[in-house]
Amino acid sequence: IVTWTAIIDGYLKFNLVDEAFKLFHDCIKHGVQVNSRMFVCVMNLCGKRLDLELGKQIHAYVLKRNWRNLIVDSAVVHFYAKCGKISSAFRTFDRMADRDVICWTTMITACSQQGLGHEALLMLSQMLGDGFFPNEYTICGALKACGENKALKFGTQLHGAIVKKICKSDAFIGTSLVDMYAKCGEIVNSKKVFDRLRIRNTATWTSIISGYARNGFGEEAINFFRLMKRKKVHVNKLTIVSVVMACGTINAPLIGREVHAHIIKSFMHTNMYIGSTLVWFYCKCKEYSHAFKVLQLMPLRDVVSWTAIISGCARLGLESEALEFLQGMVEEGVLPN
RNA sequence: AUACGAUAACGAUUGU
Repeated sequence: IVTWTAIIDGYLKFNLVDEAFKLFHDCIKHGVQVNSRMFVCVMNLCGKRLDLELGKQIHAYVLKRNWRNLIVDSAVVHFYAKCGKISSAFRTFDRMADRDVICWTTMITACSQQGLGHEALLMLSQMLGDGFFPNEYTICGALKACGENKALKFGTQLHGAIVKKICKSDAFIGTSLVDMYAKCGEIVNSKKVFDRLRIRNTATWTSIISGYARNGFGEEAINFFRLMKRKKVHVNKLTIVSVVMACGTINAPLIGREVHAHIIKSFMHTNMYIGSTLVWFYCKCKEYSHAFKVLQLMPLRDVVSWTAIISGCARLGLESEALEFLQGMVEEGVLPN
């Protein structure tokens, strides 16, 4: 069982989910007696596959055989949260006999990821009231909640606590702070934090870029993108989306086209988020034919991609095209919202 | 001294 758990967990850590799933089947087929550690792995597996049914079955089995413990329950909470079943996550959490900082953090993070920032911050104060000490994972989740809720006051208090070393300050904490200030509209403070960080990674740079873009400072966003490349920081698809948005907000078709070339060179053009953003960008810059071409070449289109072209056409006065796209969207099986 | 739980950044629409 040790060997099976080790190999399954190893596959999961590398996101080889199907292989891990197959190994779990093999493990059962070999008649190996599973234990609670294996269940934790399998709950993770279900979470990664978003396989609610299998997860529920495993959960029922765990309950029936009384294989529960703090870690198993934590994994179950995390699983439900990952599948978007926040009330099931809460139910499991509420029934836990023991709690620790990790399961509290799991709930706090789950809430902030589902856009329940207020609940996340309530959970944090409950956790503190129960005498648990937050760590950097907890603070990260709380900062995200502050950003979502524009809770600048509390976010600033957390920042103060971080300066006073309430937890270790890693790239996650730094990025969360940069992002929190930016989402609260405090781009100056966001940049101040960014400048003082010792560790910055792709997410940190993307946060400051999207922060500038969101707050209407497209030029600055683009400058940071250039600096990022000069410093040879890895650029990923999230970075690209933010930069293209920056180009759109200030109507910079030439720079956007450069970025588009970069996208194609680095094989990122098949990504749906990037495609949709490019469609929006070209419409914004009144380059309808480019927008259309990007949309046509996208391997997958969802309601957001179609809305980008439809609203773009509407804005450009291309009413009949807008209606044709609506029809094309429905014919492709995408439902309008 | 061998296996298990939690963390950050991205897209459309909401009239100037």
